[in-house]
This record gives sequence, C-alpha cells and structure tokens, in this order.
Amino acid sequence: MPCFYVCLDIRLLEFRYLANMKTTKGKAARSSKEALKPVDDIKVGKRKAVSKPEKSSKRQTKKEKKAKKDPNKPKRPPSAFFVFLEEFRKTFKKENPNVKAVSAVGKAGGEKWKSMSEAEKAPYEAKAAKKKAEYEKLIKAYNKKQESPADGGDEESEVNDEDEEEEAQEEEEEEDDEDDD
DNA sequence: ATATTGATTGTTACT
DNA sequence: AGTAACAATCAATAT
Repeated sequence: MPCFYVCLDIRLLEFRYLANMKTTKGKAARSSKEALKPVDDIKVGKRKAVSKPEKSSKRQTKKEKKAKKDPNKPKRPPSAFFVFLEEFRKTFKKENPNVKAVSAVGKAGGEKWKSMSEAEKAPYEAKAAKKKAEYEKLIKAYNKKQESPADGGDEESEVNDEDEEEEAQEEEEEEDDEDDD
C-alpha cells in the first residue's frame, strides 16, 4: 500500500487519540466511543494500525531488517483479557462456526469482557498474574543471557552442558470460592 | 508463497 | 508519565 495512505491513517489515528485524551483521559476513551455508538454499527475503528511510526522503528511491525528474532526471547504474557479470550474463542467458534473472522471474536470478546464483573474477571486476572510471574523469570534469564551470552572461559569444543534451568512447574492451587448468595 | 492485517484489551518496554 | 507496540488467532489479502 502506498505510504501516504499509511500517513493519512496515522494522522487520523493520532487525531482520534488526542481527541480521546482530551475528552476522557485514558482508557475510558475506548469505552466512551463505544458507548455512544450502537452495537450494530460499531465502527470501533482500527485501534492502531501496526505500521511504521514514521520515526525510528525500533519495534517494527515484525521483522523489518534488523531486530533479529530471538527464539529465546519469551513472548509477553497474555493479559487477563487474552486469557479470557482464549476460552472465549472456543465458545464463540462453537456457537458461530461460520464466523471465521478473528475480528468478530475480538469484538465479541471485548464486549463480553466489559460486560463481565470484576469477580468474573478475577480468575483470569489471577492466571494472567501467574503468567506474568513466569514471564518475569524468563525475561530475567533472557536478559542475563543477553548481557553475558558467552561466559568468559576457554571452553574447548566439547559437549556443551548448557542445561537451561527449566521452569519450575509448581502446581497452581485453584481457589474455588464460588459461594452464591 | 509468505508476510501481514484485521480487532479486542491489557500489559510491558521504552522514551 | 505516557505512549507505542505487542500478546493469540486464522482466514483472507496483498505484495
């Protein structure tokens, strides 16, 4: 696609973003625009086209040219919403086998997510928190490796006993305090 | 044929 | 402090 289209898109996105910030200062922005829009015609709009920010693209879209992909680099932990989405996707696809657009699931999931109460989101957040904890551990190891990729040593070409410390699989205790009234 | 977009929110890393 | 990018997903689209 021509770059000027992207530029225009970015400009529009920026404008919208600034407008949202002015109106509601932050996260409620998305909710507001959705609130004043009928669900039938929710245009929710592209949240943020993953395009080059016209500036130094340090975190480019995927793999531009630099930014070597490190298979060791742990991917970011799924947020509570994503944890919920994973489950929601199954349900949604089950009820809507004809729908193949990921955006449909995304929208539906988003609405459902907002519809859910904190108590319902709690288990997902708990799981997300655990994922985050593991991520921190992984990223720590990753950073260390990045810092000291090669241990200063005259290691001969022999079997490399690089036993990466496996993540301790501690069983998570699920608390079921579902006490209805 | 392969990389990317589309859409969601949350979260993280960077500035 | 704040924002931009990315996390899954899968089919379709664009290059």
